[in-house]
Amino acid sequence: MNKISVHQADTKERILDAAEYLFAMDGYRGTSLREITGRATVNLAAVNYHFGSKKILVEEVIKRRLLPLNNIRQQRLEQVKAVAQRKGKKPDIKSVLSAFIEPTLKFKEANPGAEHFFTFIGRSFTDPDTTVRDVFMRYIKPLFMLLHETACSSLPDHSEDIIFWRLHFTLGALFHTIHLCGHMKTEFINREVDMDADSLINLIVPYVTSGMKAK
Amino acid sequence: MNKISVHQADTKERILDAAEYLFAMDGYRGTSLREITGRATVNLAAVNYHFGSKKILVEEVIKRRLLPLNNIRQQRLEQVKAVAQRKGKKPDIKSVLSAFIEPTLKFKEANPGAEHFFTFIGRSFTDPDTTVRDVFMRYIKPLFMLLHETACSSLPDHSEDIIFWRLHFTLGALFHTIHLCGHMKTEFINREVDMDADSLINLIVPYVTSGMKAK
DNA sequence: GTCTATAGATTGATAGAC
DNA sequence: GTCTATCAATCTATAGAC
Repeated sequence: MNKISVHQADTKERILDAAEYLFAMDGYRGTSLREITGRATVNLAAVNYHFGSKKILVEEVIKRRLLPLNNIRQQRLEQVKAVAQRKGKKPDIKSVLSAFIEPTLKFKEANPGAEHFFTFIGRSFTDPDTTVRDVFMRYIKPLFMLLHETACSSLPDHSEDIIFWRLHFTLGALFHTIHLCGHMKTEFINREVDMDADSLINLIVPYVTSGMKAK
Repeated sequence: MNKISVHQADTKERILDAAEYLFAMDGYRGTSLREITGRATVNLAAVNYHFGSKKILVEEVIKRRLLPLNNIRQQRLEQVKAVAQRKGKKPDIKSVLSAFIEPTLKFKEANPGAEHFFTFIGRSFTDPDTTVRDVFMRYIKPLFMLLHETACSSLPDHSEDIIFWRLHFTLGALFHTIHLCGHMKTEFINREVDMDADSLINLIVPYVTSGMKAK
């Protein structure tokens, strides 16, 4: 690796890190290129030189973390399916939900530097900017379909429609929780919201499992 | 009422309606005063004349709908408490959750013109702008505390901490659902998401009731 | 590849005539 | 109360020297 490409990789990485942090804190629209390049200590023109536009930058920020995370969640879901099939049973709904939730909530601890992306995820679904929503949606949709399919085979007594909605309630609870941990420390004081991933998992999994099984 | 104040009320109301719609669609930061006054067919200077600033405008947009809604939810919650006390029983958790959820999901149908505020609510908690988040937080916090207190008396075998978290999972599911109904029509096609309030209530209440009771 | 300088557009807010 | 006109600040993006 020569000197130039080392420098480039370093600059791109620093821009991605700074953008990730600022997008998580202030949102896509609330963050200017000047703030990003200022935080990354690179020149203002560097974003457009290395990425082409702010729009492409945010797509790269999302892709960098979401592709690996989605790979893990997909593997876990397919593993749950395979184990159930080998035993000739239907998959346990708790295992199905855990396969999606655990990697998500552990992602922060597993990836040093990804703390802020975690916060960004929590806002993704409701971001006022269609660019951000569309990119997130594009990457999460195939995974949601796999999750839906697996949950349906796990709960054959419930209709696909009901499972569709209950999975969305589950995603809502999960994303709200993720956002809560990143932003609410000052707003709901007298209450510990800075928990480790395992404690959070132990709180949310029984709730959503019970919700999915209802009736 | 003289002619001037009629005109003023009309102008203010038209600005509030236009701002509510646009904030719901594109977010607070994504909406300019020019778009608002253009949609309201009033002069650009009217916002600053009648409200003073964009910040105060969004606060008024939120207050106009949220104060009446909170009054209803508070009455319903206190009614559930009073009935239980009269019978010497603890309140049923399903009634407690319904007291909060039903007025929220029926608000759209009960208030002509409030459809878009409904969408705005769904984004409130995660809005990247602190102005919006702070205003929402300020108005929802006392109600959340009442909800928490009532839920705790309903579920004496669960710790206050667990109930705190489970109520947040419930709020997450609720807000996500509200947002879904306003924005996802094109993004999750082949699936009906434009439901009436009663159908939605019948979907979400069993889920969150079961989740709250888990273990 | 990195820098300065700036174009070109848009923003929130205001001053002053009517 | 409503209007036009405009200020001052900010933004994304780019052109061109080094």
